[in-house]
Amino acid sequence: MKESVDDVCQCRETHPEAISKAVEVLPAEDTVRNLAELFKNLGDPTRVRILFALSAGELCVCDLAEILQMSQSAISHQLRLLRAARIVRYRKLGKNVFYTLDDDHVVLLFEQGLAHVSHP
Amino acid sequence: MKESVDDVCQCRETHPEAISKAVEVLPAEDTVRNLAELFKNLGDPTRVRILFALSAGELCVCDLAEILQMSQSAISHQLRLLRAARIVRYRKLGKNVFYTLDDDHVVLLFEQGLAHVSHP
DNA sequence: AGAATATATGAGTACATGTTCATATGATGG
DNA sequence: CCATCATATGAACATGTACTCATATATTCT
Repeated sequence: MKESVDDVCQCRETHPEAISKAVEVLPAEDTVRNLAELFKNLGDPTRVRILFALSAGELCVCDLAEILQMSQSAISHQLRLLRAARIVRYRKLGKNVFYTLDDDHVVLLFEQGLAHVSHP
Repeated sequence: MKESVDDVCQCRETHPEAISKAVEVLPAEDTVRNLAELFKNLGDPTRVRILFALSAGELCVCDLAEILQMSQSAISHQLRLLRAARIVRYRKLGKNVFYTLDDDHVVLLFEQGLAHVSHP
C-alpha cells in the first residue's frame, strides 16, 4: 500500500462542501479496519451457514461437519477464524468442543442483511 | 469445489436433535450465497470508507478519490462492485457521475456492526 | 500404556481480490 | 473537430483465501 499525494485524482471540479462533510463522517482508521474485518468474516457462504446453524444452539465440530456436509478440517479452519474474530465462543467437554455464537449481534446483522437481500 | 459424501467427518458421537434443529434453521442455498455476497462487499476497508462517505450525501468519483486519498481508478473499480451489488446508485451529470447509497440498509448494517466491534 | 476418537493445524494449491498502469469512452468547451 | 476533463475498464501482478491432505494434539476407554 504505497502512498503518494500525486496518486490522487487530478480533477479540478470537486465539491468542497460535500467533501468536508464526508471527511467529518469518516471514522478512525481502526474503526474502519475492524468493521471491514467483521464483514469479511461474515462474507463467506460456509461461515454464514456455520453461524446460522449455531443460531439454533450449541454444536460440536462434528455436528457442523455433518450439517454442512463438509470435511471436519474445513469446518475447523473456519471456526478458527470465527474464534479469532470473537464471533463464536467454545467450550471443551470431553473429546468434543462445542461452539456457540458469542453474542446475538450476528443474528441481528443477518436479519438486517436479509432485509437488504430480499430486495425492493 | 468437489463434493463426495465420504469427505464428511466420520465421528460417531453426533447430536441428532441439535443437528436436525440446525438443519431446519439453514436457509436456502441462494439466500446464503446472497447474504455472504453482501457481507463480502462490505468487507473491505476501501469500500467501507466509500460507503461512510456516501452516507453524508451524494459524491462524484473525483470527490471520493480526494476524500480517501486514492487513485480515481481504484475508486472506480470499487464503485463498480458496489453498483453491481446494488449497494450504491449513480446518476450522470455532465462529465461527472454522482453516487449515492441505494438505500439506508447499509447504514443500519454499519451501526449494527459498530455495536459488535465496540466490544463487550 | 495403547488404541480409538475428536479436534486442531501446517503445507500446498487453485482461485479470488485489490491495486496500478495504460488506455478507452464520453461529455464539454474552445 | 480537437483538446481536455471525468470516468470506466482491461491486463498484470502481488497478496489473500478456502479447501484438501497429512499429521499433530488431546481426551477417553480398555
